[in-house]
Amino acid sequence: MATNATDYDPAQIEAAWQRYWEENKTFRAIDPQTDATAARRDDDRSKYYVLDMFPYPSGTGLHIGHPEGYTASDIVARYRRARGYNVLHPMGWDAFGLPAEQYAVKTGTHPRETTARNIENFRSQIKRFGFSIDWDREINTTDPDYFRWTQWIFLQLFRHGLAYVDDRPVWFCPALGTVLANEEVIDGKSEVGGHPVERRALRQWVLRITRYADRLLAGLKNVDWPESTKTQQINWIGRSEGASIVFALADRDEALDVYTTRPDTLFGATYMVLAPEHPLVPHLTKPEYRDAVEGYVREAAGKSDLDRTDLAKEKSGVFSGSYAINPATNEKIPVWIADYVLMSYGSGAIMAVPAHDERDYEFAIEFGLTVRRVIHKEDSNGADHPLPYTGEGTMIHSGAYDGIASQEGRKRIIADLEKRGIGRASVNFRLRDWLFSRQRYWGEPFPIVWVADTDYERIGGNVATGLPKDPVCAEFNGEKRYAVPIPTSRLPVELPELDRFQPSESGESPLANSRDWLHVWLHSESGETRPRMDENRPGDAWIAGVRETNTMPQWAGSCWYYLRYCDPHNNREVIGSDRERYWGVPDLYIGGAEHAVLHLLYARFWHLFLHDIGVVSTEEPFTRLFHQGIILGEDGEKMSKSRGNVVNPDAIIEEYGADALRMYLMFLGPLEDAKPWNPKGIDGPFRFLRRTWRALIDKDGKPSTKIETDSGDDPELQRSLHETIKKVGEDIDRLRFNTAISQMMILLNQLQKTDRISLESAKTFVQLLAPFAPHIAEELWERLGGEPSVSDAPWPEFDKNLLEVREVTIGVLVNGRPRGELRTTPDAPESEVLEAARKSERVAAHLADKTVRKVVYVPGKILNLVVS
RNA sequence: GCCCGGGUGGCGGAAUUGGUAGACGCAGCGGACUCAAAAUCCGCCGGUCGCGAGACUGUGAGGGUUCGAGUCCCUCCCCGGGCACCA
Repeated sequence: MATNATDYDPAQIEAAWQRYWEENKTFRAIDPQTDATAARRDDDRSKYYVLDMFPYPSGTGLHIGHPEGYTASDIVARYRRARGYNVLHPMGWDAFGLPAEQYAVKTGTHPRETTARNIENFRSQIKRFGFSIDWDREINTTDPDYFRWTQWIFLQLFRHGLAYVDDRPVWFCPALGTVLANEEVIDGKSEVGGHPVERRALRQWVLRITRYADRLLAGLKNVDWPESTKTQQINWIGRSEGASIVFALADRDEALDVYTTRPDTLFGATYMVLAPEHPLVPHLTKPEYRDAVEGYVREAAGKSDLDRTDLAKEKSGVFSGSYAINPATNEKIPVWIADYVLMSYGSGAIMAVPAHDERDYEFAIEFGLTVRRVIHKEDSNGADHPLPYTGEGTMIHSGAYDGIASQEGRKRIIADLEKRGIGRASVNFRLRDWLFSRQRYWGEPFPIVWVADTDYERIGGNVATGLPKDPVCAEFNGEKRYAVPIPTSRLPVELPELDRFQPSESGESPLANSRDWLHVWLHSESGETRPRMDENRPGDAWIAGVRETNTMPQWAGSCWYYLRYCDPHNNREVIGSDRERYWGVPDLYIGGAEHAVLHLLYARFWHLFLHDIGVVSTEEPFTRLFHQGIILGEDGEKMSKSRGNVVNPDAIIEEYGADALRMYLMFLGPLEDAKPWNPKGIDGPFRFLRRTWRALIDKDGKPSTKIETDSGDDPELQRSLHETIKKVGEDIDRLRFNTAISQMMILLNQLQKTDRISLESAKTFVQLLAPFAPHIAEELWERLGGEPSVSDAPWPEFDKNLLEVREVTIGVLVNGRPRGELRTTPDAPESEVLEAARKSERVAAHLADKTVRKVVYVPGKILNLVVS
């Protein structure tokens, strides 16, 4: 409720209104069908769901970049509420993650404690901004009531054959005794301590996102996203069209399958290359080359993908001793092993066409292999284009295909190979399956128990309903084990309590150290588990199992959190279908561009899957996406502790108030741009708010005597007001807050100059300001006689008639140069304007002893006289 | 190397998509108020020339299209982001 401040006092006002909103639950989102109150059940407003990317609650507290996006979404939320929408604007915590775990390793503090403390801090910092968040829907990915459903979704993926296990190389640091993430490894050393690291193959869970590659690509056509983000995803998915071609080996039965985008260059394939991991490498290697090949393969296995793709490195490889037959030329061509070919793309083998591929060319030069030009193209001097030439051209040295354009040749060669049964058109994706496990403590445990094969066969009942068609199995110390799901009714599988959070010596997650938790008896029908360490087999139906020790990556919880806000306390389902149908997906999603690919792609994948199994009714989770740009330090550099250019939001609020900070964050420039923080700049918005106060409130704290109830404004002010109503509304829709604020500043400048303002106009102005600076707006609104909250008052409509311009200033130009202005009507006829222009001395001077050759008149804009 | 963005006053940025470039704000300068300072209010504020009216010039560089280009086309330079042996 209104304070008794006599001058603008943000500290007092903001605290009072934040208390009011909290006590009155002003920003509660109503769930129409399911609310306990009859009146709310019948709420027939349209919904509007505005979502921010939820933060990771770090120990360092809120960064100035966080509230930038949050303020933008809050303005939209408050605006939509005023426009009569039932708005859902929630907040939560993406709280699993490495920092809390690393802190635990160092200090022994449980990550749960650290996380709780950080969330507490983040929440209170965020609350100081006065965002219109429905705090009753707050979620936390580390809450068992939340991750229970993350595990549930994983089990659905598992059951549908979209989760499997594979040995994948990871970074392991023997000195630290731990697995490291890619970004923790710098130049082959651990970032912490600088110890050497090595590649180790560990059992990993992988999700078959590649099965959705086509749909993930197609779906991008239907979303309103920044073009650059769509492009990034398109490139990441990397669809390419080409051909699979079979090359017979020279003296043996086996054949090599290759993928190429340029079947038209088949006649130029003068050698072949296999990835070092290719399964045929051992078979193909002739005895006299064995040592060299094995050495090379071993070396390649020790390198990371990063090492192998390092462009600075020269091409390396070894000859296998074997030959293949080029199906076009019937020539014998050598088969090489080289790590510039990746096992994970296509078939892990290529036909090398050095004349028309830069990588093959470099390799051929390095090892003295044949280079044969098969595509003809002249360069700008009419000479043969230098090799390698990777563009299109005319086929040459290609037998019957000579003279055909390369694009056409591709089709013909594919068709001809297909007739011979040794080739077909094929599509490949750059996208890889998603490595979904981490050797960590602070993540969602996998609800999986590993059992022996004989036990797997005995499984029935409850447990069997969750099994995939093809069993998921892996080897543990040489024994084959099968993955069995914990029944969804027994979720969540919680993390064991630990004293030490160090990873296990084997490079497994710290969970492997928790022996009680790890070894279980599993009831083969009900899926119940009991500790196995100090208990004998409880009965025939019980089988011995070992829990999965990996945990899920941080992406897991953020893949579906936007659904949970719609139904945060549902303990029966991920999301109730009524709620799902009503709220659907966010109408606007705001967050940083750094998540352009991973989070946004993973979430789309899960959403599509949830659609396929009937959990959600839509195919895309984020129909409209917007990235806020980062805020740079005063020096124009990225903010960082080491540069000492970090801006602390708390300190700014202390000095200027949350409203001024919100205004300034939005006034800085276009939301999507990166923009430097100018510490003096906030004075502008702050002064604007104080001037607003003083324009409407007198020194005694009462409404200004300039404000009159019974008289209207002068027409000029009226027009400005309605222009502002129009512009602010449109700009909010377009997320152009900087120009909306400029317009309000222009209006205030006029307001200050007049000596009479109608109460109606004053209140309208306060309403326009409310989404941006809600605290001062509430205060002014109530003092002007409005009923709180201002956010419940319907958004003002502009009057089109008032906007109609009766008189305009047009520019008069001679030969395109401005030579004065003219007041006229927007629809004045050319003759009239021309006559008026000629009368102007200045124009006349420029027309003297010249002939007017042409007159260009754009009504309401310009009059241009072309003379000579 | 490839793919996206983007270069406008001292600074952050406007410019209804081809129609008077520099709105709004910061900083600066001048003035009013004040014993004084702060705060506040008023005015000026791209560059060059001019006492002035005004003239010339100006949106990264160069060329082009147009009556008219910050905006469209071509070439180049610089900055930011993403991808990076994907055959």
